[in-house]
Amino acid sequence: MSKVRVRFAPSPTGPLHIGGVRTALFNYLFAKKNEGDFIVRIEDTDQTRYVKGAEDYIVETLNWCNIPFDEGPGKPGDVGPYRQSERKDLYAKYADKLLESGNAYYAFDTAEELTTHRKNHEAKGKTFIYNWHNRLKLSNSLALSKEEVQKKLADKEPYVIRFKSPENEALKMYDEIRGEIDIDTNILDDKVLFKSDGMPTYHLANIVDDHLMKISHVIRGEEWLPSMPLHVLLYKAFGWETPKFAHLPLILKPTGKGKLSKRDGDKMGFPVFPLEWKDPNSGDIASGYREEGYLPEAVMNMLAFLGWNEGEGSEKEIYSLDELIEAFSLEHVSKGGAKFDPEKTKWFQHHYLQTRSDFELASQYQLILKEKGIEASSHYVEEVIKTIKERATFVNDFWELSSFYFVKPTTFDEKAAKKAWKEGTSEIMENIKVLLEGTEDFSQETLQENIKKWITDQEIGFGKVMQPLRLTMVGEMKGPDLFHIISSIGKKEAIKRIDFAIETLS
RNA sequence: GGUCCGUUCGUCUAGGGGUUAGGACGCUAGGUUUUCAUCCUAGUAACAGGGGUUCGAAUCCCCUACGGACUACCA
Repeated sequence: MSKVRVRFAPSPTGPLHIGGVRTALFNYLFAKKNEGDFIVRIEDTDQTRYVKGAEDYIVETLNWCNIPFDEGPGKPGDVGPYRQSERKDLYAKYADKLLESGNAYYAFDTAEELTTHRKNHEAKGKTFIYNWHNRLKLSNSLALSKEEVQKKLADKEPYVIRFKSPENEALKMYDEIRGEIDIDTNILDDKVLFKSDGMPTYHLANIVDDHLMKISHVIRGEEWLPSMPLHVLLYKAFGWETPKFAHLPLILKPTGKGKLSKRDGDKMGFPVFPLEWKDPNSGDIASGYREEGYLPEAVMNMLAFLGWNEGEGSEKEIYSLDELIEAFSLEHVSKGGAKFDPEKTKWFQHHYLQTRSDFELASQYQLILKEKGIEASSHYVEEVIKTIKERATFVNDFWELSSFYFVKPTTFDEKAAKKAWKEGTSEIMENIKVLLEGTEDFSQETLQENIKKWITDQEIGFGKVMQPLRLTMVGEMKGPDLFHIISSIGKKEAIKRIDFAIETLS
């Protein structure tokens, strides 16, 4: 069997969205599982839709995701270049071949004429299809005499080249995910292969490049399923071996109907893009997973499960990229569209954050602290991280979870204060203050021992002391072990906080 | 409208003729934590509907419904 070679072929018309990233992921996984090559090809045949920065964005995304490509822009291989705009000159030759073999023809219909036809049909409730049933009545080299065609070409009249879809053929195709797909070729239209601007359309360029680049498997989104017959027919017309096809299920919006679109994300409160994207024209900024603080492992793991599962009764859900490669197969890709669930993504993220070292997380937290004008030793920050890490989903949660390790509360939660701060609380806090002042060893253990002993000796309820004390130190009823907090901030700071609380709440 | 694809808990899914239809997220409850969160345990909840085939269908076939994609000189 020939070598497995797959490609990810995005169009640089904007940022890649999460569905595109999944397509890239599945291609990558399939390639690596089968010891094959993963190729990136930029499909920029439509110069009018080209968006500056989009190609860099694609490459940067793949880098961030940790799914490197073997060949592609900036990574030359034997079958480059990998940008269709740079392969421009090569396609005309193949269009000519089709013309010669009678599988394609010149068409001179103007865009206006076609629009008119479409409108007329629509008015009658019909759809205009350019194919066998009307091609002889339109302006093309099939309908016109040889002389007329020659004259038009000599006069440099603009033309396109259309594929001549075969008539009355029952086309049998096979999709690796969906199985047999049968189609009647009579319903096909004669798609444009070569545009009047001298560029090929997606269909031609795609087939030519996949063949020239020796692609063995075409793994792409389900939105391409309707053009699979055309593509298969094209391979046949060229007499080339047809690669295997696999059409991935769509990714749907979390709520409501339809496929996930670029607009949904910020509207619904979660990113749809891997990286933040600033629109070069409007200046609008769309949020990205990276900037929101997601780890690439979390995003990849989440994406892998959108339409795939190891199967065979496996209940495993946490997979590293290497494990994904090992377990991946096209047979276990599901057929139905998958609604995207932001909550589950957070769950993955929470998991992967825990796998990061305290040291690494502490150094990231330092950046946030610095912004707030707080200086703390790396040892201290690491200690804090250790106690709050498991409660956090993002590095950005750290401050909310641990600000009281660095600054004293400026306000007190009203509800909590009402509940915890009663008559006589001030006196109790005064006593605790004295106790702290007299404590030499300010370790968590000693603190706990001393305070508990004092409470027991005084024969007051624990809640009567511990609750206001927490309020004093934290400002709300939350946070890790109170003795750890007091021990960490130190005697001086603890006493200051007690004074402040008594002053404010009494 | 036409063509094609799809449909198991709210969501992601396992399961491919005989299962108490399994797991995960979410949600709810309990436990731990004298707080909150994490964590642990338990619970909640599904085969779109109708016909076949079969001793027996979630599983195979057909129809219906619903959903989606496509229907450009865009990819």
